[in-house]
Amino acid sequence: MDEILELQKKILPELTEILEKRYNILRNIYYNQPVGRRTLANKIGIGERVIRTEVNVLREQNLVEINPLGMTVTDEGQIIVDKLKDFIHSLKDLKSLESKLEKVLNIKKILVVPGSFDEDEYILKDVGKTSSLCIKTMLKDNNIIGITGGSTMAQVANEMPKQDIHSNILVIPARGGLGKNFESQANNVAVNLAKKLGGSYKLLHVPDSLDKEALDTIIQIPEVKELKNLIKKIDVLVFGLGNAEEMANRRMIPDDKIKEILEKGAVAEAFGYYFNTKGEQVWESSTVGLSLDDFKKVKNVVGVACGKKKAEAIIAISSLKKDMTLIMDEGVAREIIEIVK
Amino acid sequence: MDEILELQKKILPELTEILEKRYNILRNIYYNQPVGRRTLANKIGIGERVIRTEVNVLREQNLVEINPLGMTVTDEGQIIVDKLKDFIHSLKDLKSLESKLEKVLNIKKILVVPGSFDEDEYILKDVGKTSSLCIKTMLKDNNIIGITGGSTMAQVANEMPKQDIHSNILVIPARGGLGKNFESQANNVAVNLAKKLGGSYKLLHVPDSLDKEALDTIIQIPEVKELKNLIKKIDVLVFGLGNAEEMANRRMIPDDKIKEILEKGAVAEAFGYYFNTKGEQVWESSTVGLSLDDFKKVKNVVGVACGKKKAEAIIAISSLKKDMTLIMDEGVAREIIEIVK
DNA sequence: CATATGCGGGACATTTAATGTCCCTTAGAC
DNA sequence: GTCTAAGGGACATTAAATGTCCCGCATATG
Repeated sequence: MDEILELQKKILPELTEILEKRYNILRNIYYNQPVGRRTLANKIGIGERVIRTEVNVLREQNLVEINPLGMTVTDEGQIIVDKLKDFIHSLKDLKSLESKLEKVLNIKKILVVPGSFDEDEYILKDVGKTSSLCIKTMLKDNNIIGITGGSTMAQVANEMPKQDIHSNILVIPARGGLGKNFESQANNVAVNLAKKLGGSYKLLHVPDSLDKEALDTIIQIPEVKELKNLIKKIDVLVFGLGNAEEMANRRMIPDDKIKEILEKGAVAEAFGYYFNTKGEQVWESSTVGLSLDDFKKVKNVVGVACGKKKAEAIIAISSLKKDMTLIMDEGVAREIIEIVK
Repeated sequence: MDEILELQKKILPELTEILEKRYNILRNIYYNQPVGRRTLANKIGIGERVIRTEVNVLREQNLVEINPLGMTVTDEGQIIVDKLKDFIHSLKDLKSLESKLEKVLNIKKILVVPGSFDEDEYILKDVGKTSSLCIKTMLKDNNIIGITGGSTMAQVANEMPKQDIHSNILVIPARGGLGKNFESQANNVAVNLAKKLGGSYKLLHVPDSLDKEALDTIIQIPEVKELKNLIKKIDVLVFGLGNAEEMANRRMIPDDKIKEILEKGAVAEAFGYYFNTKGEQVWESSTVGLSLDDFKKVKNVVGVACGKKKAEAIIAISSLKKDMTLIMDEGVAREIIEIVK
């Protein structure tokens, strides 16, 4: 198959470009349907008339339908969208990009999802889907899944296909701390993921930015103690990678503290820890949950990141643990290659 | 692989068209190199400027080279041309066309070569190549190959790769009769084919249109007798299909005789026999060689035809023998489908 | 029920790419 | 030397893609 793609790209160099453009439109209709030309054009960032021209082709192929409510992807179109992702993956030769990154970052397994999150926010959904499928392959009966918060993790849970192949799955948040947005809190993500997998969940209600005394008190609560023990038994850990500055702001850390952390060279955040470019811990948020030592002992670890601003964070965290899977979008993947070069 | 092609054709319906156009240009350069734009444009039947636009792409892809002598296909381009034939075959879904014909004509095996001979004379070379490869798979040590004359058969011999995998191959003309063009006489074809296969040959020197007395005399010649015996032992028979009227003219049969044959409904000619639409013999040219009974007893039979005017001939001859392989170009294949419909 | 919003589609100007046409210089062939 | 056919440049012409605007219509909202 690879050979055929090479052949096609040789004789028809424009292939990738056209296909990606058309796929992009189809996918964006799918994620926004029913949607009008103008709305779509603004979203994708191409001319309205271009949409019309391309959509005409897609309609003739019975991939989209047009009605007064807006454009909709047909059943056939949905199947195509799904298959097309993998195809574009091959076409863009992302396999070699993956291996290159595995080598550069010295990480066991890297998955790159076609498209750039910075150009198309819906790439997040694709990354979520890919991640969810990756996690599913790791799962066994009676496993404990630990997951963190963030919009990326929310999508991972959201895109997980609803089916309970495995019995007695337990989903727990990997670490305390809430964040502003309820939807993407670790607790909420854990609940959603558990529902999708037909498993159970336990939650951890610990606010951000506690002082030492409050923390000591909270740790004494039986439910918290139970969860601390469960966290040490996590079989599959799924965590989101964060840009240090952005995460510090979001966690409502005081400004002078943020300044201090950044001066220490923090570029990455993950499960409440802050790291510099070399992957050295420079600060830890005061909450309960997965420790850095725990992290290194977990067998199945999946890190997910989306967007070019996460490039440095990915580089930093990749030196923490060799034996994990990192999933990211094509945009940040290429950005990383640029940086390390 | 099939699924991927379907996918591509769905999302990019123009694919086949563009690819075929470009392939056509590349192939025609290959068969005529070094060649100029104008010459090529006349040959293919498209605008000179179109050639230039397309060739620019091909040159950027390092598939053709341009120098003051004309355009040439690079080494890489040659490989591409070769692979592309099969690819276009899949792309056009000629497999299903083949099965359809096998069913309609009730023939064991049919091979369709992409492209129409009536639009591009160089398709004959492709048909020749496909035929030669097909024959090669049938061959075993010590086999006797019988072959007829005609421009198609000449190409079959010409396109046979020069290598002697099998030992002690003997090539003989299947039937007497010379025709106007020396190059494509059965004798000459047999010699060329034998050379390509590293085998030996024996020839049959019998003119066209003999009267009975002359024929009786000739049959007494020891060499002719020997060949008649060898013909009965043919392992692999390769023959060209002819349009009855055209062949009759070419064999210099008297006009009144031609008229008679055609009035009997003759549409097809093969190894000196003339058949009506139903495959019934209506006339036999007076010469020595393979008889119709011999034909039906040969184990491996390959019939080759090129061009839409052979459509009826193919239909007629397909009812002669179920167990054979027919090779033709796409143009006549589709013509046949039209006729039987 | 009236209003506002966003939809598809038509129409037309504009831009861009593809194509048609012609001529020039040059390198082999005879 | 002459002639032919080559590639390449230049420019007009055509076709396609795109930008821009407006219209009538359905639906949601108040």
